[in-house]
Amino acid sequence: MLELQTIRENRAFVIERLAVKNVEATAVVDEIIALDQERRNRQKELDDVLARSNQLAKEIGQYFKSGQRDKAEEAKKETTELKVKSKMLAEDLDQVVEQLNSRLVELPNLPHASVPSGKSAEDNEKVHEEGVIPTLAENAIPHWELADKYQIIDFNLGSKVTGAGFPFYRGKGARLQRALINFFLDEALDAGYLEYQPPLLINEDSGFGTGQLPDKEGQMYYAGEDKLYLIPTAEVPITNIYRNVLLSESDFPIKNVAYSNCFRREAGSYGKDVRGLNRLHQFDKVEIVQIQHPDRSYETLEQMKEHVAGLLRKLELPFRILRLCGGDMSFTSALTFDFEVYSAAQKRWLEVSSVSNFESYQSNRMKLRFKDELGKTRLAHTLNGSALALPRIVAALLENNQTEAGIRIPKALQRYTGFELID
RNA sequence: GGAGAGAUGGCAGAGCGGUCGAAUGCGGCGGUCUUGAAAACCGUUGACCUUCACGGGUCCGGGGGUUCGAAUCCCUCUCUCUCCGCCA
Repeated sequence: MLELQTIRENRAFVIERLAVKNVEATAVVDEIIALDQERRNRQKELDDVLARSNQLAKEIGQYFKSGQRDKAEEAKKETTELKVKSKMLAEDLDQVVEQLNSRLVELPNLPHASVPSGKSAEDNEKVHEEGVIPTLAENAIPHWELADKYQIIDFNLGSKVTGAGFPFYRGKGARLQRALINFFLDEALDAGYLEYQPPLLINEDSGFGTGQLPDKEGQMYYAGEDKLYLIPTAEVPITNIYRNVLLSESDFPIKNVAYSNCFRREAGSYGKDVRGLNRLHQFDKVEIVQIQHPDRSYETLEQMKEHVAGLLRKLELPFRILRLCGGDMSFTSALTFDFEVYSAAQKRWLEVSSVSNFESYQSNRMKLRFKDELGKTRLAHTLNGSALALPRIVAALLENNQTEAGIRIPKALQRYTGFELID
C-alpha cells in the first residue's frame, strides 16, 4: 500500500498519478487524510490518559512501599476511572485505524512517470521487437492440434480427471516441460539468482503481503479447511520470505528464483483466447524476484528485462516488449513490461512474461525494511518477473517449429530435452 | 492424531508482579593502539506511533483477561522442540 506520508504530503500528485490508472481517487484520498488526522488526535488523547495512569501506578507502588495505605487507595480511585476512559479511547482509536487501513488498502500503487495513460491492452506502448516471424506452410496447425497429433498434451484427459484447464503432458511433451524448467532455472542461476523451492500453499498474511488479498481473492483457489490459498505465482511465497524483515544495505541486491506450479481460477474467462495452452488453471512458471535499494530498483528492472529477453533469444522465438499503460497494469505495480511471443499458427502475440517494479508498495504491506547507511529504517523495493511461464512458450515452440518431419527443438534446449525433434 | 516442554532485542541467552525496553555474551558502529590489520581496551548499538522540540505512548510469538501496576499470573490461537502413533 501507499505510504501515508506520501499521501499526506503530495495529495495532488497522488490523485494525478492514480488518474493514469483510471482511478478517480480524490474522495478516498481526502478521506484518508482526514482519518489520519483523526487518528493522530485520538492517539494523543489516549497517550495522555495512559501517561497519567502509568504515573499513578508508579506512585501507588511507592505508597505501598512506604506504608501509606490511605494515599494508595486514594490514587487507585483515579486510576480506575482512567482505566475505563482509556479503554473507550483505545476502542475509538482502533476503529479509526481500521477504517484508515481499509481505505488505504483500496488505493493501487502509483504508476511510474513513464507509464502511458490508457484504458486497455490496446494502449500499451511497444518498446521493442525482435526476431523473425516465421512463415508457416499452408497446412500449419495450432498447438492444440499438434499436441494431439504427436500425443504430447492431453486436454481431454485433464478434463476427465480434474476439469478444463488442467492438462496432462505426456511423453516428449512432459520431457519438454521438464527441459524448459531446468533451462530457465540454470539460466537464472548463471545470472546470480539463488534457487528456492517454495510451498505451493500460502496463508492469508502472505496473500495480503504481495497484494493478492483482499481484492483478488476470487482469483485464487482456497483450501478453506486450513485457510490456505494455492499460489497463483511463486512471487507470493518468495517475496513473503522477507515479510517483517529488517535488512541491512549490504544485503542488496537479493536475487531469488523459484520454479513452481501456479494455480489460477481465471473466473469469468472463456472463448477462443483460452483454447489449448493459452489459459490454464494450473501451469508451470519460473519466477525471478529481487529485493533492491530504492535508488537502484529501476536499474534492476532493466537488468531483469534483459534476462528475460535473453531467454527468448536462446529459444529463437520472435518477441516484443510492451510498456503497460495505466489501465492494463496490475494493482500493485509501478511499472510493468510485458513480453509477448509470436505464435505463428494462431497468428497472435501471447504474453509469456511480466516484469514489474512494485517500488515500496508490497514492502509497505509486508514491512520489508532495511537500514540505510545513515542508520535510518526505510522500505525496500521489490521486483519480480516471469522467466518464464511455460504454457505459451510451449504453444509458440510447437507452432513456430512445426515441419513435415516433426517439431524442431531449439538448439539451446536440446541438451535439456535429449531429443531434437518431436515426431 | 495423543502426551509434554518452550517462544524475550540482528543472533545467543538471563529475567522475585512495581525502579525492565529489558542483565550478559556475540555481532554491528565509533575510538585508542598499529605503517595497515588482528588482538586488547574504552565507548556506543532495538522497532513503531506522536511532537517543531522537550517529552509522551506502544511493543518481550498473536489475541483476550486478572491487577492500581504484567516479559513475569490466567485463558486462547499460532509456531518450535521431545516422546508415541500414522505415513511419502
